[in-house]
Amino acid sequence: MSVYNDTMQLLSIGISSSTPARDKILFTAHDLFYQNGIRATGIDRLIKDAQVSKRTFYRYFPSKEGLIIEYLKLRHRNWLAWFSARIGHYGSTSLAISHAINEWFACDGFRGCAFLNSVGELGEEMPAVNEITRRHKQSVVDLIHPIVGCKAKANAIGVAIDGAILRAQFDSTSEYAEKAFEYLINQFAE
Amino acid sequence: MSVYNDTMQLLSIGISSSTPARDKILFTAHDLFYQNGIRATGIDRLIKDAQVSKRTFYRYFPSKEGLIIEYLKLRHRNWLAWFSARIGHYGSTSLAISHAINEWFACDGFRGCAFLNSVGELGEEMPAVNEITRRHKQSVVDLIHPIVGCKAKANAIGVAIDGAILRAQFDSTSEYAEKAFEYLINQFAE
DNA sequence: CACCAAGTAGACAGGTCTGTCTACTTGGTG
DNA sequence: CACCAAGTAGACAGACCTGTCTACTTGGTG
Repeated sequence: MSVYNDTMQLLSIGISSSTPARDKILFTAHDLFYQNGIRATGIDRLIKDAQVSKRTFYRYFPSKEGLIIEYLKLRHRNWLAWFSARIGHYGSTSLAISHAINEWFACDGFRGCAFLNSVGELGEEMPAVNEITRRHKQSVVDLIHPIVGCKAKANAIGVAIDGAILRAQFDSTSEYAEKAFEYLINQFAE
Repeated sequence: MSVYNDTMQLLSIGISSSTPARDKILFTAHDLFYQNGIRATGIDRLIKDAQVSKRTFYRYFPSKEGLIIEYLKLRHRNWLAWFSARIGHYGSTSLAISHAINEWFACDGFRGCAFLNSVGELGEEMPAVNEITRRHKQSVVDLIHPIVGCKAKANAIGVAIDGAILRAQFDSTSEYAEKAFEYLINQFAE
């Protein structure tokens, strides 16, 4: 079973009784944390969905905080691999970036950026979350840098992407976010 | 006592024993919700800081959820008045928008956008939060529309502002966010 | 003075949370 | 068969959460 799939589906689709316990926990945590929020997801709910006992959970993870870190690391690898693949699919141009994020916004279960959400929830009491988020966003900028050519431009587009993600998240439709981002991208493609 | 002040200080500076109980609660809630997060702020902590009894709290607010709504409404009036005043102060140009948000980022206690943070924390279980956020962001776009001249441009800059806010929030410094946003704004000021 | 609205303190119910622990089961291997 | 690692179920502690309630105080007004 691959860590992600092309349609950015939820990960736990594919969990079975033969899946190693640690993976069952981590994949289930990914879905619940992303979908319902980290604070809103209790350990009891998590182990019930993952079909493991509480004992097993604490065998593989030192605490909920430890699980959160592993969740974000998984999400990082997962999302970046998907995003990179989709940009390549659309031709690795400025417009390809726009197409890739639009495709993401339209995915079932889209609920914004896992990292930005976790910053809002935990940034104050878990500085590691901010640090991981910085590294994740730097990876995004590194990915689009060779496409847009210039570092300052890549930084600016990185910021614009985050704005568009948030907009798509609190709007009921992604239309507004898509148009605004396309307008922004076109400004740079002179 | 005005609802906001020019340096966007925390509101409860100014609370005294003569402040009406409802205001003490609301202003204290504003500070705690914004600074520590909504979920992380319990009623017990709130009433202790506001120096009111639990009975008094429930006399003025039907529930914590009711208080959250009032908090966001206060924040909306408060922040928009401040932002509008600062843009005017800087000359009501595209660059003035940039100066105003930079000033905000540098304020003591800056912890991102109250609305975007609440969307991440509560958007799923309190749809009213998303609705209030949409209205708030629309007001921002309405404010900058006459400055930048064109609706599509105002929408795009609105999205970029949100991206910059998030960036300034999870970075330890606002430098990156400021530069990226200035770069974006300059693209539009041909 | 008598009254009442609005405040105080804080116990309590009923629920949730994380994390620890005991006791049992099960499947694979020497 | 004996053993052990890894799993299960779930009780429990201790803390925290929201919201209700009783009992008391205090300041202003008819």
